[in-house]
Parts: sequence; C-alpha cells; structure tokens
Amino acid sequence: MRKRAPTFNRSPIMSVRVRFAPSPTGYLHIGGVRTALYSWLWARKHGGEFVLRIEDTDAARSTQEAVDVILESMRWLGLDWDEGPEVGGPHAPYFQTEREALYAEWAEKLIASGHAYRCWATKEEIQAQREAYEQGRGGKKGFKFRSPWRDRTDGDPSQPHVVRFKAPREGKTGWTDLVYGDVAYPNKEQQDFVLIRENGLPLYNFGCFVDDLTMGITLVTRGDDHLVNTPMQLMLYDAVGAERPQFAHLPMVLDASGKKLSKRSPGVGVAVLDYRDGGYLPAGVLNYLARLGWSHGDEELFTLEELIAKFDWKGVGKTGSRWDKKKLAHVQGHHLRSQDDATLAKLVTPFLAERGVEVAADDARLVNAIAPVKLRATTLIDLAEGLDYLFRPDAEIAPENDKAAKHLKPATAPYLEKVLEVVRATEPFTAEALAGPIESWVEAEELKMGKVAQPVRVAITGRTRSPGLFETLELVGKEASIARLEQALERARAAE
RNA sequence: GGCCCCAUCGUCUAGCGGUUAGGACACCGGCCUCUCACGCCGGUAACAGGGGUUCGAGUCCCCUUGGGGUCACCA
Repeated sequence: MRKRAPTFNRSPIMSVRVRFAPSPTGYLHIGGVRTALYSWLWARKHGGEFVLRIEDTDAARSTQEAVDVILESMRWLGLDWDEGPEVGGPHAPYFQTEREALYAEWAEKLIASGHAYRCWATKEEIQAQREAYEQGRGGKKGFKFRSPWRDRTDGDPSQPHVVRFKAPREGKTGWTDLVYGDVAYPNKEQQDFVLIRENGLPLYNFGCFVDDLTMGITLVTRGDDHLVNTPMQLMLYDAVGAERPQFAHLPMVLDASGKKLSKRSPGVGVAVLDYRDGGYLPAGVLNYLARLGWSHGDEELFTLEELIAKFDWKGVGKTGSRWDKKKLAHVQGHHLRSQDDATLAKLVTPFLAERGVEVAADDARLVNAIAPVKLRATTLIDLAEGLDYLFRPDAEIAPENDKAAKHLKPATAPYLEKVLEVVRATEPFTAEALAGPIESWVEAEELKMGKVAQPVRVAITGRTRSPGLFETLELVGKEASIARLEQALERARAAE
C-alpha cells in the first residue's frame, strides 16, 4: 500500500542545491533524465542551483566523447546547469577525476578520527575468504569481507593499499526519503566498504559523499537502484559530523515488458539524442517524462513553466513505470501543434535538408504551410514529410505508391481536366477562390467531392494524404499546380 | 538466498475510511469530412489473494503471492 511521503519542510532560508551526476557511458539514459528533470524543476521552482557533475572515476568507460554527449543532451533538452562543465562554479572542478586530492584529504580525516583504515589485503586474500564463506554457508550470495586490518595500524603506507570505512556492525541506518518515506537498513548487512582504491581514485559511495558534502548539496536525487547505497553515505556524513542532506529516490523507468530500460530494450530509444534525431521536441519528451512517475491530479499536458510551478515530491509515485511510446507520441504531438509556425519552420529545416529539400526557415511558403501540416504530424520528421512535396521540382512529383497511383487512370482524367481548367482561370489563386467553382461543378455533375479530390491530391502532391484540397492547391501555387496537373493528366491517360 | 523497495483498468495514474472507483494513452463505436489528421461525443476495461481493525476498507495493520533493486578495488 502506498504511504504518503513526507512533505518537504526544510527551512526556506536554506537554499536548494541539487545535482545531476551522470557517468559518461556514451549516451545519456532517458530514465536518468527524468531524475535530472525533477531535480532541475525543483531548483528552478525554488530559485536554487542545479549542479552538473561528471562521475568519471571508471576510467575504462569515460571518454571525452561520452562527456560531450551528456552535455549536448542536456543542452538539447534545455536543462541548463548553474555549475558544472564549461560554466565552472565555486566548487570546481566538476569532474571527479580532477578532485583526487580532495578525496584523499577526506579519507585522511576519516583515518585520523578512527572511522576508516588502510587495508593491505590482497585480491587473493579476499578471494580465499570468499571461497571459505561459500563452502561454509553453502551459498555464494551475501559474502562480506572482514578485513584483518580493521583494528591494525602496523601496515606500511608506502605499499599499495586501499582505504576502507570502519562500518558499524550494530543498529540500523535509516532516513526519511522524499519519495519512499522512512527507509532503514540493518548495519550488520554492511561491510567495510572501500573508500579509496589502490589507484587513488574513490569508489562511487565515497566520491559521491565527498562531492555532495563539499558542493553543499541539500537534496540528493537518484534512481531507486541507489537506495541500498544510501546507508553507506549516511554513515559517512555521520562519521565526519556533517549535516545529512535529504534524499529522494526515484523508481526505475522500465521497458514494455517491465524490465529496467536499457540499450537492449526492444523498440525503445534509451538515448536522449535518439529523440532529438527522431524529430521530437524537448517540450514533448520532458512533459511525457515528467508525467511518467509524477502526477498533479488529472492534469496531463504541461508547459515547462507549468511543470516548474506545479512539480513537487509528494506527487512522485513509488512504482516503476513502463515506457509507453504511444502516449509519448500523443503528448509530443500536442506540443508540436502548440508551437508557433515560425518556430516550427526553423526547427523543421534540418529535417527537410536531410531529405534533400533546401529551403530557408523564413521562406513564406514554408511558414504558411506549417499550420495545416502540423495538425497531421507528431514529430518534426512527420512535418518534413508533409512539407516535402511543396518544395520539389514539379517533375519529381509522382504517386508515392501503388495506392496513390491508382487514382491516376483514364476514368479520373476528366476530373483532372476540369480542375486544371479552374486552376488556370482562378485569380487570385486562393483556397476560397478555388473552392466555389470546383464545388459547384461537382454538385452539378452529381459527383462526390472525394472522387474528384483524391486524383487531384495525388496529382499535386504525389500522396493520398494532405491538408484540405483547396488549401493544398493554394500552397503548391498556381504555376506548379498547372504543371503537376498536366503531368498527372498524361499519366492518367496512359494508365491501364 | 540475505537485506531493501513496490503492488488501482493493457499502460501512466487520481484516490489520503463512506466515490456509480475519476482522468489520460491505447482499443472499439459515432460525429465532423474531399483524404489523412486534429477536434468532439460515447463505450469496453482495474482495487493480486487471505486474514484482521472498524458501524464502514482501494484507503490502516499482518501474512501470502507476484514484481523490482542490491549484495565489487562499477556507477
């Protein structure tokens, strides 16, 4: 059953400082972005700071390219950071690999105060203890290394060693999570986890602790797969006598089958940039992401400003949520249609270029065509598809498939002829001016508008779907309409 | 397996002891209509199971079941 998470009641005097701390793995995970979004919204809502920190202590995976992908993803989404890479800040550097001295310093403090110790145990020793455990208990899981160095001080610091935390073995360590409420872990489950490894770099829990502490983070947000790490970090705050930050853990984003969303999830893009390249708008992705796991009554559609105003932690649910492409498409389509035409014209240009259509973003024909076409589009790619025929040379306009081609046949030639005649005679060339003559002719001949419209539509667009016929004729223009109708007429007469 | 977390329509969710269990996506009808959309109207569809507490449980407690996370010199 759901328990109501406590409300955020930190003193308003204390500023909000939140951070997003991805590790550079080659792409920015869309689920991670939801965490970033909630944090960002919280910071913006309270006029606090949003810090971007790169957790790159896993040297094997971290590359500059991977960092660039993170920054580009965040920029595209519009989640701007107040401190972090490129913008700097009072707590620089913001790359963990550049903060090595700081970790060493805090490790020394912990050793000096008796909360941590140097451990010279070798991998072989640990392995031997592990094997003994497995044989003794008959199980492989739950092994906890008990270092012989926990209470010794006679090692040689010049020899390779790690630094371990002297974890308490009795009692419990708990906190009040902004999403999950009261959570506690028994200390006996803890082992003397490593703070600093042999190569001098900190392990996740220690790096995270030192950075969050020294960067003055007031609220730590992350995926609920980190729930189990929280006690370790809490112990560290307690050990140095520092005030603990608040924590908010977010449920996972799952794929359609209910598994944690990953690059292997079928049919779903996990990388943020997949959505940029797929023609989605940040507003659509962010709105969908916000609602996935957070709710505000019955409301579904939000602008970014509304999200900032309405977001709160008590609206965040505790259950993992599945990624629903259809619903994303719905929300995205709404945001696409909400954009003004000039903006969309600018945004769609690259997608048109990708299709070989070069047109200026402020081209009047482009801007004028946006309104009717965006009603029929979900993404910028759809928009580009729907705009494409307007800018192609007349000679390139041809039925896009068999279904379209079937509308151009001898039987429909008379319709094309009639419309061609009207097109030639109409001036000014507007949808209103064209509608009258064509509609009255259709009526007089006792035809159905559909019978006439489809062949004409295919003639001037090559497609069976487009905005209203008269509107489309106007958009295509008089000259091009004539050329395309003549061309289609030939096709129709030549067809079987 | 230990520890921790979770559980309302297919999906995302509202619900904070008394509701015909609401909304959204999807789906199915219908309207609009020159196509396709958009939009509008209507419909199918859920409290995992079992015990308690209570005058009264989707709401509180316990158990079961199911799902997830985590057990590193990864993050």
